[in-house]
Amino acid sequence: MENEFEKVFFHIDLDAFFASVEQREHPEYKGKPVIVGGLPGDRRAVVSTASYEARKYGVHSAMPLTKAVQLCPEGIYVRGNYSLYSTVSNQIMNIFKRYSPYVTQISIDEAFLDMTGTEKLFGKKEDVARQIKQEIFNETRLTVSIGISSSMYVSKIASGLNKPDGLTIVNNGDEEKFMLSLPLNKVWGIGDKTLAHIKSCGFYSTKDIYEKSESFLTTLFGNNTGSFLYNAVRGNKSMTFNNQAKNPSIGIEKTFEYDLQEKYSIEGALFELAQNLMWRLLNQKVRASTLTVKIRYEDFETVTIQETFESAITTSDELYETAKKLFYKKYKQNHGIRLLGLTCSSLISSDDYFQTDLFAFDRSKKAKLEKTIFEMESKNPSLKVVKARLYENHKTQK
DNA sequence: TCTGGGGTCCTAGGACCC
DNA sequence: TCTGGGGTCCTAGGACCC
Repeated sequence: MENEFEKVFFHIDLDAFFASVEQREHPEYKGKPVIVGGLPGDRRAVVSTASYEARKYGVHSAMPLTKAVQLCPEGIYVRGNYSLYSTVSNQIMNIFKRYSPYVTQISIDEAFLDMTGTEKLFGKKEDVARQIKQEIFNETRLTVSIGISSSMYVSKIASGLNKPDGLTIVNNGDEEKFMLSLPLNKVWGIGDKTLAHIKSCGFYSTKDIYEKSESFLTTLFGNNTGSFLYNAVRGNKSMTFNNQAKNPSIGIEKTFEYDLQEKYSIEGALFELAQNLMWRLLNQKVRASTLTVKIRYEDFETVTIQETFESAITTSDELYETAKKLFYKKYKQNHGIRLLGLTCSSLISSDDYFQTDLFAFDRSKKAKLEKTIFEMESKNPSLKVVKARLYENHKTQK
């Protein structure tokens, strides 16, 4: 007899999402190796998603594109259409909402559905899972993989085991057995570094970890990682996924095809990043009082510098000037720059901001003007020319 | 093979306060 | 002379995930 309070979580993951959307949009790509992330010749691109056909060549996510081209010269390479992926993602998230009021999206291509107590309404777990798959396929021509268990953490791992178009159910009570059957590299949350550390301590399987006490593990790996490992190998039901960040951030970064060497091009890049980032802040109706500047040098050494201000940054000029100031505090001259990034945090909604900051009135007008300009620009891209010319003037004044 | 871009969270050390 | 203990906030760096 089934416990009325048994928790049921579905984790649903789209299969090779970006590549599958490309195959759907271009029927001639069907059955062929499709690689999303860049075109052959892009010097510093990496693979974002490889279709299952491409994976047979050994191509996978995060692989440098140059390597992918070597492994799979006959592949179909595309840079990707991210606004389309985002639209399709929303469409699928809306299908999920027909089945549960508790949908937790954790990235563009995956979500948890809390299906606790829905059996009377929709039927057995397995049947409803198949129905969701069918509905998604009918409406989007895409396939998903589903993992089901009473633990979010276990469901998340289960959905990845029988891809593509998979369905993996771990019955209530079998979570521990399931975790103990997995190799260490399938344990979500153990990356390369932690895996190497774990192995260097003589643990080669989830069972090796399972046999140790929590205090032993925390002594060896620190409080956090130790407790995590202890609970993970037990498929602990209290391990949840939460999509509300404590200090959310919005950032933008760019790796340059060729390292930047000159002040002129560095400042130009910072200017453009500031423009684009402010556009995103305005769009999301937030202001930020913390700014982080990230610099990655030609040798891949990466440094950041961050400052929190008493009042929020309101315009892209302010963002640019602030970014430049932080940048020069850290910058090592005569080192080529491979990447620059700007990240805003300590976000507050712009409504709150303009209500609480007594000095904001004047800047509020400026910010609103800027938002109007951004909106005009996005409707009419040729207006960007004006901004470019503004920047040319800006540079010659220096 | 020479390593994207978007995020989140953790840790360690220093500053500062009582 | 040779240096408390606890709490909190901030910063820089790093691990991890998709």
